[in-house]
Amino acid sequence: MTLPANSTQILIADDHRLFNDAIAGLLRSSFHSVQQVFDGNSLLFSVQKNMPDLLLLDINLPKLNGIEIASKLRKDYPDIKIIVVTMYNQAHVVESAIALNIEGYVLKDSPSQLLLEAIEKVLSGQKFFDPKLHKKVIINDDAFTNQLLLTKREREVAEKLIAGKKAETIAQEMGVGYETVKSYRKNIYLKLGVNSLAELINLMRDLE
Amino acid sequence: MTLPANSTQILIADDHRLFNDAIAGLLRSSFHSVQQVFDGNSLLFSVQKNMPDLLLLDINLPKLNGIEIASKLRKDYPDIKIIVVTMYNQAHVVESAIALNIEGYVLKDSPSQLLLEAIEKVLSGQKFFDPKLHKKVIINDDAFTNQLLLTKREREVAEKLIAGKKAETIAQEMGVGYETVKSYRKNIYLKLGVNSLAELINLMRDLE
DNA sequence: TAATTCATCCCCCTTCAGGGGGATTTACAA
DNA sequence: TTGTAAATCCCCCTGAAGGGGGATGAATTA
Repeated sequence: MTLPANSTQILIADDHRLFNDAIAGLLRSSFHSVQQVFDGNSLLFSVQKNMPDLLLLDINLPKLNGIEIASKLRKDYPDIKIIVVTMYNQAHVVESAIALNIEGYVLKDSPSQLLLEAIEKVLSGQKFFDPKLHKKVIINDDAFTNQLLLTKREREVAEKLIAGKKAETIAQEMGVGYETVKSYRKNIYLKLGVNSLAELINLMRDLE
Repeated sequence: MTLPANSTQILIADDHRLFNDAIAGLLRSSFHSVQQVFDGNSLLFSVQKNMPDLLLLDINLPKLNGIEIASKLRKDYPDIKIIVVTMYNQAHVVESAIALNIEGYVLKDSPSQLLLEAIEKVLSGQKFFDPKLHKKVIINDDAFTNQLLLTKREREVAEKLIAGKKAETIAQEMGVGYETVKSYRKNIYLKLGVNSLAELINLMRDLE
């Protein structure tokens, strides 16, 4: 893991002091400027003053809702990259965040490794969504499967896999090679964070 | 296959003359009394007159619906065992038949071997349901999984398989050997007529 | 008592899944 | 123009799934 330029300024907004501090400590080893705020007001103030490159934003901020803040920031400071860091894997929150075109979404119960990975990706211009939060959100939403997760071909393969077809059959049906299908499968599993057909099926079928 | 006492009287009710004749021919080698009827009215008449032990009943009978007939017979002649023989694997039909506590259900596209097996079982007091018609009906209905399909242990294994656990894990969880779990899996697949984990999961998850 | 069912276990075999590395071409975007 | 992403393909490997044969003891039922 190679983290980008440590001239990067990061702002952490989370009312859980302990958590906030812990994350700050974690990031200070890689970034020399790590600011912390604990409520919505000081968040806005700090943004104006420091112009961070990246904001780690908790959804459950006192006074101002995290989503509202994000919405405001999106308009006023479109260059600030935002990663939503929250406890809850609530569909509507994720959807709001996605609607705001937020760069990343990480769940608090994920390993810190994942946050670092998210930061790395987002700073390099990519997006990052916690593999645990596909449910009810990402997969069958075309816009997202397109940009964030599965490509067209991967989705085709995913559907056929779920139907119980074996790689060889899928290859024939799609007019591509067996190895191609295996590659797709590999990528699908990677992107969706599953590692067996059973998990894939259960994941997909949990989306209504 | 040893078919029970050939003093047994069998009545076949099916408006498809050809099919009816074929079945009759098939059964006449094992049963000396095989009657045939081709519509609901003559069915009722024949039942009164001959008092068959076993009725092979088509659902799509002209004039009177097979289910209605079965319902009527259940009340008036509870001793006549009924095997529904039909083309369609329609959930509501199967459910109606089961609600009437019908002894057996065989699909027309199954091998004749299966019909003989069904007759044998039903005449010996057991029930028989075509392995192809589990969908939407049988599996998580305890009464049926108990008597007709999976044993207690098999159901346990099935659940764990569906959760995506591998045989070895299941063995440890259940405190039995790996080979035991493989046997259960084999039997589950056999009984449910599936031949892959994907099919199993999709089958089970189609039951609401 | 004899027959059947259930739960348990065993061996064999083949195929495929799953995961680790790649590469190439095309096309589009920075 | 240079790079990135998508689509395609390749090789290797391990282990497990899937399916074919069994067997055995205990319990239940005919």
